[in-house]
Amino acid sequence: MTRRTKIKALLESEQTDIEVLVKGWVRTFRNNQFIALNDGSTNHNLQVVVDFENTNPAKLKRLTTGAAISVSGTLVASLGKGQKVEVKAKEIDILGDCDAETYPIQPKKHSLEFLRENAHLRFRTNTFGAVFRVRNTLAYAIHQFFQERGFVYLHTPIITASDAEGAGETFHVTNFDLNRIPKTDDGEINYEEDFFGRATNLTVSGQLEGELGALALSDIYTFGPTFRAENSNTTRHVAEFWMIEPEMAFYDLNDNMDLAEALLKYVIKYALEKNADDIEFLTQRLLDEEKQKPQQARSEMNLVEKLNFCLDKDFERLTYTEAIDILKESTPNKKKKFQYPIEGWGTDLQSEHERYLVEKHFKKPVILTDYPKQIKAFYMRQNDDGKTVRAMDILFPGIGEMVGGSQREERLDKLEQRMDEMGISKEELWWYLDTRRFGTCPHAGFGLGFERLIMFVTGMGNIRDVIPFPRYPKNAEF
RNA sequence: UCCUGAGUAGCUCAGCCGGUUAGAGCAUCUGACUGUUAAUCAGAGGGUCGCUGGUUCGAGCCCAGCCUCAGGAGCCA
Repeated sequence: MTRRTKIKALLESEQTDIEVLVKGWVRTFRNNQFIALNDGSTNHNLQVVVDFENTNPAKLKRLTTGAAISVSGTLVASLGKGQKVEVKAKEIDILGDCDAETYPIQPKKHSLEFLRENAHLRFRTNTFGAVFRVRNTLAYAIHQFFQERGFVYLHTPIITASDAEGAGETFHVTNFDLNRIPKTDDGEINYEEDFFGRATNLTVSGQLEGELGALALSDIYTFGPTFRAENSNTTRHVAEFWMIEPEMAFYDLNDNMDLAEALLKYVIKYALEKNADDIEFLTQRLLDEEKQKPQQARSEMNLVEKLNFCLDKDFERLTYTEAIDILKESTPNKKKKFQYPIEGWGTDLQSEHERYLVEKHFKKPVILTDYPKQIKAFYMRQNDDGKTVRAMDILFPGIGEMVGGSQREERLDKLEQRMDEMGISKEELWWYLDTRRFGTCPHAGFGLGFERLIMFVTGMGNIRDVIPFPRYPKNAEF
């Protein structure tokens, strides 16, 4: 009894003329003779050669696209071109039939929109097979990066009572019978009767809890799901996404930037090595897509080149103020090409401005620092100028903000003053303020959007295509 | 949420100025072929034109509302 071998291993096998057992799903069945078999272990298919003259015709009929089969036979050097090895089948078992009339995935090019509606089956396509293998590699690489550096993987809560950060709309978590919500005498919802005895929601960030860990364990990171109830309908937003949030004691903003840049380069390099085939396929896919576009709309670099370029170059670091100066002097601003002209110092940059800086001016990832305090969160460390905070955003071509972070305000008086100014309750965040009361120290951290990272590495243009089952307004299918 | 565009066969799309029986490629089915590479060749079947209402002798096409999708914007990761 031979053990099952995965297709990836067979295609890399040095040996031939050995007995093998393979299992997988039929991609196509050509010429009544050749099965292209895929089991998800690699982007490449294994060719199985059927002795059709000595096989029951009824069984041949069942070798349809999508059917699950088991094949025992001999791995031999291929007689045909296009593959090194193939399996000469001795016996084929149909494990699961697949009705060709009703199976949605056909051996042809499907639109990403169609496959999104069939997200339960899209793993079976070359594109999504590649995307989700890359996703897996990136997740692993992130853990490896932090583990190599002695970071502690910390699980911050999914259900939380704090939304003090103001990082957007939250999903409420409740046990109430929604048809009979308990009210207080003055008609307000009585959360005291709810499961936790107070209003709770799904986390929008693990940062505040992460800081608590860092101020004892030194270096921690979180890697988990995050939820935002924003009514966002874009290629860069989903309601449920995964975020990596490291938090480091005794780091200043420069250390923070160094770490973020090192992390991004590490995981991109890791994926390029580990998933070379998949990224090569995705590169080709994008090239084919670009052939539809006019010459000038095509990108200068292909996907692999873009990733390597990113590894070779230092990210451009500049302050918000410097960025504003560049934008003010820029051709599109002078020619009034920006929908939002650069008025002056103090307002947040629009997408078009970020795109200009990253895609036109510097043509590489850009780290912007020291933003005006009024457009940033309360916990960011205030600079001596009284106007700016030690924030940093890492902007990527085609993606926008990939990382957002800052050095944290460790001085209790400064922090409390800022909370008062911004109307944030010091009573609710008593535990956060305690870290500043007892052994406070400089520290910093950032949040990395995992899906946005995957978008960059795979070249996929829509965030809904890099998470298995995307959640977005009006959609929670599967 | 706002702006723009789209919704026609299983999929991708064409459908003229409102006019007779709504088309193509791929997929599927039937047959042929048998070292193919999204195989090829011949033939066949397949439609609530997103939904509701309106204008008209007549609506896939015009109008209104709604739904869904895509791209862009805002919010952000």
